Amino acid sequence: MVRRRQAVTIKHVAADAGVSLQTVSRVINNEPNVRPEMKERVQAAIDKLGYVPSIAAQRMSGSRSYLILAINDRDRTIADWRARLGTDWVDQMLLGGMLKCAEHGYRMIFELVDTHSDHVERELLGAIAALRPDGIILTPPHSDNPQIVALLDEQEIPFVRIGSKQNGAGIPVSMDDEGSACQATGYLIERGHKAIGFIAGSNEYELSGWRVDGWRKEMAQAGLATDGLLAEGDFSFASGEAAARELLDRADRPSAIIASNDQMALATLEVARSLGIAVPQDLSLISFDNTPLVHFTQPPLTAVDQPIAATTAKAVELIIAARNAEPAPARLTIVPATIVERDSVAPPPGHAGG
Amino acid sequence: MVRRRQAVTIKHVAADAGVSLQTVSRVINNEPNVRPEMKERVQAAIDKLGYVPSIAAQRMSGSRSYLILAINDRDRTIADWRARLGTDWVDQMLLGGMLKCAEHGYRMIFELVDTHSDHVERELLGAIAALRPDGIILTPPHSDNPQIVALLDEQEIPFVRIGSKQNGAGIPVSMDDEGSACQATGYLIERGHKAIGFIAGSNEYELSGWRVDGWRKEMAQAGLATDGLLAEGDFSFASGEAAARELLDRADRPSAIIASNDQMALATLEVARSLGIAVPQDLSLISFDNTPLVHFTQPPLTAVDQPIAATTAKAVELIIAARNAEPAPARLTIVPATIVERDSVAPPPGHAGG
DNA sequence: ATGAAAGCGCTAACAT
DNA sequence: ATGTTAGCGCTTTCAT
Repeated sequence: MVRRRQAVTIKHVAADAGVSLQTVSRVINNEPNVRPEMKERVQAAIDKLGYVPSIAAQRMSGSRSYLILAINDRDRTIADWRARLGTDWVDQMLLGGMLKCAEHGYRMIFELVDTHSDHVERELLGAIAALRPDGIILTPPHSDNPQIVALLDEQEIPFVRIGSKQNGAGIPVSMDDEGSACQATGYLIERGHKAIGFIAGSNEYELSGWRVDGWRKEMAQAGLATDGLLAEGDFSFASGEAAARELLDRADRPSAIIASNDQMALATLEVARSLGIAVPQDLSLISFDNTPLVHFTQPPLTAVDQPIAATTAKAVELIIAARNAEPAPARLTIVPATIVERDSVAPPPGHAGG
Repeated sequence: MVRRRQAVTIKHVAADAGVSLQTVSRVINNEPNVRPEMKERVQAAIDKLGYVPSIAAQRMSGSRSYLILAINDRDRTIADWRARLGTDWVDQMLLGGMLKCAEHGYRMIFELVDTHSDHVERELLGAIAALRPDGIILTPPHSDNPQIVALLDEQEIPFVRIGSKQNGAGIPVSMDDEGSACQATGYLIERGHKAIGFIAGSNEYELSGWRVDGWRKEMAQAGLATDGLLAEGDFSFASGEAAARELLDRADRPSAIIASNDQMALATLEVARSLGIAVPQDLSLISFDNTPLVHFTQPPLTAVDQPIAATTAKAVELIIAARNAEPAPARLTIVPATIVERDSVAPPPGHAGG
């Protein structure tokens, strides 16, 4: 591979291979109407010169930019970064998104946008104008922001709405909140639990409801009652404490609790400790999200993994498919979640055959 | 702000303001030779139309790309992401780098490159050819990779080497490992400790040595001996366990230990617990890096914060300065670190006035 | 102080 | 199956 100061362009390749620019372009883009023999010759020149097309030039000529924009909420993301509590949502997005992009010769650019601000439009249009991305990935709470959705629709840029089940413009992709709540509930039922409490998340997030639904559905299917077993939280540690106390202070307290996120599970663990309730011997606990903190609790928490990486990878695939003029899936895409077993679940006290 | 399907270009602005393209360009780039009156008129048109220059076009015409590439080691980064243990190096880089970039109208693109592979060159040149970034940020272990450094030097792209103190091409920026080791040591001395053990990190990283140096220097300055107080680790939990055991098994065991990273501090905590040594009553502990896990230990760890965000922000500043033809700093840039106080430090046992 | 022309590297559209 | 032409949006000359 010859290295030069002056970047090697399509011209150099064309000259070296003794063909026209267009032929080189066709080879780069895997277009038809090139004889294998030609293709080989051009490819040889490309390899020899170490040629890589400039995405700026590709963009300019009306082709793709090979850029996919992943947009997160600014305030929330920065707050998480500063808190340094190990929230790895962004990391998991990069893991799933960047690697999938790389497979297809794309690049993922991560952006922060202020949902609540009145200049969302300006911010977003600015990013789009500057970068001209081939697609955009929206995450909550942007995914259901009507202003943003309308704007992207109008711009005719393929976009995926992660964590949304709403219809409308864009391609919704969701993690299986309801299904995994069913799974978690079933997992406890299998082990002999009958009184399974559930701590719900904030109503502001639709997924809170989906998780409750899954629990309710699975309990109903097993013929188990849910009265007095639902406590409301808002995803914060403090709300988790209050909810856990509500459930555990009762004489007929549940033998297991599912918390809608890790923070509230952590809070539940604290409350249990303060009440002298041993986990998992006296109380089984399953949390949602499987963020890093589940490794550091005593005991480590069995948790429903939120498949952020897989979901982001799926989003990238859908965008690239859309760019290739393939039709979007007719129905909502749901990415399955799994339970990661650790040490916070045991059969209920007094259960035979632990 | 008028919104259009067709992106608004410099032409639209020029037409709207009744000036030439060139004048608009001058206004965008803050160039001289534009009357205030003209400038104002053009700016009004820009605002009215919501115009944002296309970076692809800017790049094409030989100007900047407004892109800064931050490169991390592929294997290590992916391993951290998959482990989900809350390592937030990447997040902190984004926090510092993205926000600083945004201040200057730049964008940061995060890339993974395989240090060890024999096709580092191809990978890097590929990224450079595709993106034509205005600058590159290298992190360990890339920062001291001679192949990479030579290559970037040849390409004449401004680049910063984070975590390197070596001379040579590129701009080195380092966190204050030695100074902060001094600080941590002094912090313990002030509280009455005299026998302060130190667990070193892997020799493969230069910063391991710097941290040891700081400890040694501060101990010497206080007239304290260090014999038998240094144990070697390699940043892993297992190595931390062995090192801690080495230090704590002795009859005249230290009353305080500084561990070169959080994992080894965590290991030290475990060893202390297993030996019935209470932290901080019987043993004070300070760790390095201040990654998220320090929040989750019992007790939470007092730690030397590794200022990744500040360092990355500094790197961005230096690159932009270089692009503006400002001279690089004559000497190594060192970003100061601070100690974050939590609950793992107390006066040594039997010390008056705790 | 302003404008006009040329060209950056590539691809779409149009020849051949 | 291959080549030629025009043009993407911008900045750099080079006029004026």
